Amino acid sequence: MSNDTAPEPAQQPPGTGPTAELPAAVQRLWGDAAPRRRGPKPALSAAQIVQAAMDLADAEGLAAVSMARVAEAVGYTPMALYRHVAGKDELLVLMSDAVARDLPDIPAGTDWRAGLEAWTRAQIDMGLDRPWFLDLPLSAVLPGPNRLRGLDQAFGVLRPVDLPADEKLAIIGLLAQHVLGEARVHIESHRGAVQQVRRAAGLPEGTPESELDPAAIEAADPYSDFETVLARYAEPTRYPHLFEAFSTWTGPVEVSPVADDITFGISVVLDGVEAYLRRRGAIPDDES
Amino acid sequence: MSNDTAPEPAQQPPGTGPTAELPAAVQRLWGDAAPRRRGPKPALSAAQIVQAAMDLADAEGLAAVSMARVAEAVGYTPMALYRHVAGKDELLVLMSDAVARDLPDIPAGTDWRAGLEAWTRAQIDMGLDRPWFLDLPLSAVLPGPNRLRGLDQAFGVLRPVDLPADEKLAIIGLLAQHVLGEARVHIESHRGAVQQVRRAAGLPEGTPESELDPAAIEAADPYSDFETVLARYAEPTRYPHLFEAFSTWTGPVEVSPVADDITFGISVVLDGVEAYLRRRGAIPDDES
DNA sequence: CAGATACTGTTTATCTCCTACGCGTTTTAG
DNA sequence: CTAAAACGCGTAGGAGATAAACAGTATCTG
Repeated sequence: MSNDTAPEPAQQPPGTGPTAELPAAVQRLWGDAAPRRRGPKPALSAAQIVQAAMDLADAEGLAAVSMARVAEAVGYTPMALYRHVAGKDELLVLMSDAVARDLPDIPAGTDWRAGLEAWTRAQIDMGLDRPWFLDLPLSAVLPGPNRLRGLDQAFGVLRPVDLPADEKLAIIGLLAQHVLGEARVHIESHRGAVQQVRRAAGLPEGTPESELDPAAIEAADPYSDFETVLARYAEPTRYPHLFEAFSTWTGPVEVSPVADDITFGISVVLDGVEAYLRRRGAIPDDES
Repeated sequence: MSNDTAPEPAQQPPGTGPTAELPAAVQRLWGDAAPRRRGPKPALSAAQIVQAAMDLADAEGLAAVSMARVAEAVGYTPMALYRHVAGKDELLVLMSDAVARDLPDIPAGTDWRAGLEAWTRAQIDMGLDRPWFLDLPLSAVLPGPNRLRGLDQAFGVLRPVDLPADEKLAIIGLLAQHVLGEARVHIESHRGAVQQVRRAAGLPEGTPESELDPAAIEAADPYSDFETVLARYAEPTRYPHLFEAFSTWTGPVEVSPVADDITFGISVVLDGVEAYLRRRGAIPDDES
């Protein structure tokens, strides 16, 4: 790796050994860049671009985030963005880390289980606040400064638990994964409900959610398609257990031990974690 | 396939009864179509198109599935596909259901826990066999005949468990969600490893995995980027717990209670489910 | 201080997608 | 036999990402 023809932002500080190993996006994430020397002062900045992209995504969804529209939003030509961001993929990576900027703190000294629950909820809320985050490919989620804060919090919560780091990491990884999936499913179901209301109201596909009746969305039956399919197409002989189970089904029960999917999921997973911790002797046996 | 050639879009005149409620893609999924009447015999069929699309995705990933390339694969022009499939979105829906075609059966009479574990593994393997499935948007996963089979299996496993259908559904939903996320994470990590090996071997970005050394991929450290970031960028004051936890970290432990992420995840979640079932009195207390 | 140089945003152009629309052809119901 | 319906295709438009070459500007070097 010598300084040959590299018209690219391959900003290698002198004598760069290990820097090259990391994906460029991660370096950008940590603001690792050569100090500027010559040339006009940049009028545009990566931060500005990321902000505009996030505003766009908040307002119109991830699909609305195109280089052209982001450029328009910041008032430059599309190609100007490429001076500050390697490409669209990198922009998505930056957005993905920025989402985790405003994670709420978890009070020190919180009990491990309450702490993990708070952490879990915070992560889910993050996703529900910014649904477009859930549409990002997993490859866009890299260890940036903000995401690492989330990880640090989790380790903070598990501090009193007596377990080696790799086991804690496995637990946190499981929770992180769970949280992402739960939020994805929840949002998808929400989108389905919105669609349903739109169809019922005879409104066109693109109608923004803001013009719909929130109560109607809330009331939409998430199992409607499922039930219709079961009734209209599915043959009992091919799906015997399904029919047996639903022979008495009357829609989701109002007063159910399963409060809502998110709460249910968290409690089940944390029960599993608790069982693991007990088995490993990582927490006192008498804990409630 | 008791159904004869089922080609056309459901030609529902405006005042249609219940059929109109369902998304068109679901109807296509179940082969609900008007019987053919006049016109040339179709040379092409939806099944053919879906098969070609799946072969393409298997070989080159979801990104390679474009209408043009699928058309090329079946030997027709791009626009010919639109006679059999409403658009690309619908094609993805059809693919998503087709993936679940070859689910292995779960022997009747299997213990609930062993059964759920088998079910869970089968679902994960499905994803790992066809990673492109994990790249599909959730909106492409609709209740088709094959997917419903998976659901039926799950209810079959839970048959001996004494619980109302809605609670069973919550459990299955949780597992389904977990399974999807686990497979996604696993594949993403695999892709990262492949990338790492490619970079190490100095091969270009597009090099297919088949040309790489499987052993090297297996040996790649999934935490490499993470460790590098921690060492190079992260300040201990900002991530105190992380640094504390990893002060003694020496990479993932070989012999760990955490066998591998997938096994660990399944066992923790099933422990949680077991706790729930116990609490609800749905299984005998003495069960191991 | 005068290039030389590196860096900025822009212009232009290419390549790839998805798909609306309309044509000619083939089949079969009436 | 005839006309409606269904099939596959050609054209073309719009949107998207981004490579390449360009012109202006700030800074460094001699």
